[in-house]
Amino acid sequence: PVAGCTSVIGYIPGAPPPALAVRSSPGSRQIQLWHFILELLQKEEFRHVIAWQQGEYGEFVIKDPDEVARLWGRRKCKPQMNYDKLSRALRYYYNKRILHKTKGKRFTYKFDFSHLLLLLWDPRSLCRPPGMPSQRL
DNA sequence: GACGGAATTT
DNA sequence: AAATTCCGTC
Repeated sequence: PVAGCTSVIGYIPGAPPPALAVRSSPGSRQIQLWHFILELLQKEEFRHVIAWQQGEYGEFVIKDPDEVARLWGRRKCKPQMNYDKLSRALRYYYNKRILHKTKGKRFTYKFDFSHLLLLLWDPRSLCRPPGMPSQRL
């Protein structure tokens, strides 16, 4: 809960682990891919398309890459979206330490929640002078 | 499939 | 800045 932050992450009590809820603040800019991924992961209706992997915390499997790409393309109004392009966007998250690949496991990635939470709850934002923008994801 | 450079788009 | 598009390489 950082003032001026675009994203809000919260723990869902009682939900099966790993449980994280993300929503975008109203009037915020365009949805980001990792928001969208977490959004799908949250909803039971997409369990057959994308789902958390039991065992490794934050690890998820894209069970239907074509469908995830189609849903992402629909959200962004990019009808030409496919898994090749979507996965390139996911690969850009490696350097940002938002995601990394689970090597050897097909269509399997893992959220770096420890780093993500540090980015979102940046302590610097708590002692930020007025007018100075917070770090945005 | 997975990776990452490069040019381009929004 | 965060993808999107395209593509050569392994």
